[in-house]
Amino acid sequence: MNNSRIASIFSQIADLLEIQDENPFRIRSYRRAAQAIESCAEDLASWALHRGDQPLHLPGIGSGMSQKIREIATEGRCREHQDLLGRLPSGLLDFLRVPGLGPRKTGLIYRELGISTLAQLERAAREGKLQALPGMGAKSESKILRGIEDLKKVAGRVLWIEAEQEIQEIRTRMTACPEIQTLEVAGSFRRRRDTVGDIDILAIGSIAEPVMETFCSLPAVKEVLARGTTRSSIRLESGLQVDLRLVPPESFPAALQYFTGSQAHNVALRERAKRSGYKINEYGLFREPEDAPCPIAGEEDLYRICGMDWIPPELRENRGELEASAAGRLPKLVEWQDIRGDLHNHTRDSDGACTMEELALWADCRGYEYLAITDHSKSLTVAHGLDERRLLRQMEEIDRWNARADKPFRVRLLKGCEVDIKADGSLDLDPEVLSRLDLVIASVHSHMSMPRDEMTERIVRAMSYGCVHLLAHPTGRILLQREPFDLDMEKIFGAALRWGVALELNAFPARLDLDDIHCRMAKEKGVKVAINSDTHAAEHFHFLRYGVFQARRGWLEKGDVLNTQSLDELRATLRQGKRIPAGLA
DNA sequence: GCCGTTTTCGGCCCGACTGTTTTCAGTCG
Repeated sequence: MNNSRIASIFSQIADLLEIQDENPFRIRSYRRAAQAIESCAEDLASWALHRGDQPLHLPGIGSGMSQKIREIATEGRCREHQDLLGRLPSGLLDFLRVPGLGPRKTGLIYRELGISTLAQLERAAREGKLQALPGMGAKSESKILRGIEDLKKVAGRVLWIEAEQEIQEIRTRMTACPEIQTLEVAGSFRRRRDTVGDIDILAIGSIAEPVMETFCSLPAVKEVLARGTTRSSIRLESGLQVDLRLVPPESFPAALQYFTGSQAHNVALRERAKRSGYKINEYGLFREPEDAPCPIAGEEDLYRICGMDWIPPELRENRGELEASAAGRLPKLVEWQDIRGDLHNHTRDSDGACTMEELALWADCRGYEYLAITDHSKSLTVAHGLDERRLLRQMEEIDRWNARADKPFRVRLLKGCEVDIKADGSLDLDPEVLSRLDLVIASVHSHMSMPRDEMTERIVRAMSYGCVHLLAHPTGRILLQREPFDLDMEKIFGAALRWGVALELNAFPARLDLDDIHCRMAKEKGVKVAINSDTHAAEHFHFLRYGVFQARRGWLEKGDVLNTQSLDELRATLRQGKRIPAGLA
């Protein structure tokens, strides 16, 4: 039972209570709790099992919520949730995913028509039964029908990189509109979340009509969802929703802050502002009670007046950044320029598309000091993985390149390998051969649905081999496709610390594994993180940028990231980590 | 249900747009 699963139960309780028209503040408590649990760096299942009698110092989690977390962690369920599910069909939760359909109307439809599945809802809408209900008309009904259609097609969120592609197109066309002075993308995209649910665009413009007209008639528009003078919403052919807000110049800083979110961050910020006698909304900062506007030139002013330093968007998740900022203790986040080399790359020898020389030339273009060649090992036959003999030959080739005075590149090549962790936790290649490498990456590519204890034990065992330096894509997740392994991350971090193993933040846009929460956990435990592109083709090199975004979301600073080290420092770190414990060599 | 430089009781962020409404509720972000 990982934190996300526990959080989703709390969210469901909130949804179910809301459908029942319960006390809105009680509902908000559950939502806050879900958010706190989702963002929590501690594995709550472990807490419940081992230290459940100690209080959880999480904002919004009191004794009642703690009790429920314990219940869920130990029994896999909690009574409150079960009781609610006993009273209401779980299918009603799907209704909330239909745009335009919220908890009140869901409750109304259920009570009046006895409907509780999307299929029944669709039928009722087609038969015109919904518009008979109070507050619902023909328009609501057809909107619900369209919403159900979209739900069937649209998965919902998209990868950050996919949103970026849509945004480039939109930006080009919108900035061609002469009435627009400034255009900025806010929302989860600006916060660099790994996936994006919709795109929020903010513009300064003189006259609304032509701006909204340009926006609502973009070539990629499938449907205009709303059109006003300050806000319009469209759905693109791809299914992605895009919102545009038009604001006057003087409101831009406040609007940028407001629409960047996250919602939890904003709520907490506004509560703070209120305590200091201010009101914040998307139009600006106002001194209470007379509602006098305070001029602000940028987001910095907004935060400063509330007694804080400017908070980088990546941190705005209400995970302690407001407190850290107020105390002047925000981290100095790692930047792309801090990266000195890439430690995970594949050549044609396994499943890469480039030769070693081509990779090296690309690494030079990026100004890297070092580049590790880390092809797959033999059991990954689909990737034409290397056995000991081929690996030794590749090592000789790297030595020859590094020794050549007339080589066409400057970057230092490191001898490495991405060795498979077999089902029993042993390594796919002879540890003796591996120990001759500069860098050994271990990773799981098979038997991915093991039970939690078994998978944890397997990976811990692999890390305990003295020759392993780095655990690649530790949780195995593929965003929007494959769930992470069921792992006890506390134990993984413990083993990493004990055996001197760094954890990878794999920067492939669909992986971004470790995620932000786990990056922060690594930092707190003192485990180094390596941000790697996992390059299989030249165009993958720049993926490292997405890894840096994620690292920043995980509060990582330069010193927390292994490959910000110079070559000499890196070599020392890799050697230092490898004090092979007696009896295991 | 949580929480406390106003509080252990009484608060709990704020505004735009839509649709079905003659003044507002619901939804959304």
